[in-house]
Amino acid sequence: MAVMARAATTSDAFNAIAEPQRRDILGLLRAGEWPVTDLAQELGMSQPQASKHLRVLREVGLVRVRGVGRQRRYSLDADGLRPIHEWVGGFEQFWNESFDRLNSYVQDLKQARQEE
Amino acid sequence: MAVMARAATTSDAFNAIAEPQRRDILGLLRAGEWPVTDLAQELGMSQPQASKHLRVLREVGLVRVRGVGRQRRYSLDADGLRPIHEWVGGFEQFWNESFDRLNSYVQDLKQARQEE
DNA sequence: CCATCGTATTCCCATAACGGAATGCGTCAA
DNA sequence: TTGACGCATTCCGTTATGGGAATACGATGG
Repeated sequence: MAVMARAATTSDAFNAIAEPQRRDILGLLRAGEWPVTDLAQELGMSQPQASKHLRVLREVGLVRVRGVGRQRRYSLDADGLRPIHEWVGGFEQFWNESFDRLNSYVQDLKQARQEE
Repeated sequence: MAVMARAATTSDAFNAIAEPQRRDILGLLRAGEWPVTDLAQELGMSQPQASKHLRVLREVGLVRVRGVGRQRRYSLDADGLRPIHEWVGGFEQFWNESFDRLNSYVQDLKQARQEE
C-alpha cells in the first residue's frame, strides 16, 4: 500500500490553493475567461507552468475549460471554495476573541473606576 | 540556490491547514487548552505525530503553548486564519453566481409571461 | 539523586511537488 | 497538405512531506 507522504495537491481544494500561484490564477479568473498563454503572461509564469497549475485547479473542480478554436479558455468555478470559507468561518469568533477580551477588560476598568 | 519543490507546510497558514489532521487539531482547540497526549488520543493519532503537527501549527502562529508542570498545553491562536477567510471571501459572489443566474432567468421568464 | 511521566526530536522510507526544458498534439490558415 | 499556433505532457532534479519506531530531554515525585 502506498505510503502517503503529503496529500496530493489534487486531493482537495485546501491543498490546491496552498500554492500562491494557483491563488493568483483564481484571482485573475474573477475577471472572466482566459486563454492559457495570456494568463501565463499576465501572471509572469511560463506557459507549461500555467497549464500544470490549471490542471490541478481543474482536477479539484475550481476551474472549467472551454475549447474555442485552438485556444482553451479557463474560467472560475468557485463553488469548491465554499467549504473552505465555511470551515475557516467556524473560527471567526476566535479571532475576534482577543479583541473581545481586551474590550471587556476595558469595560471592567471603567466600571472599577466608577465604583471608586 | 535551493530549488524549491513545494512550499513548506510551515511557510504560511494556507499550507499548514492543507493537512486534514491539522485542521482537526485546530477544531479541537476551539474547546480550549489541550495537553499533547490527550489531544493525540482524542484524535486517534500517535503522540509524536501530534507533536509534529503542533510544531507546524506553532511555527505558522496558529497555536500557542504554555508549560504547566511537565505538560505542554496548546491553545488556539486563530488570528492567522483571518487572511484565509478574507481571501476566500473575495470569491463569495462567484459561488452565488449560478444561483443569481438562475434567479435572473426566472425573473426574465416571469416578465416575458406578463408581456404576452 | 533516580525513576518516571509528558513531550519533542531524530532516523528511515516512499511519494510527489514545482520549475525548467523539450516535445507531443490538435486546430486553423494558406 | 503543410506550417505555425496554442496548449498539454513528459522528463529531470532537488526538496520536503507524513507515518512509524526509537530515542532524547526537561520536570516532577519519592
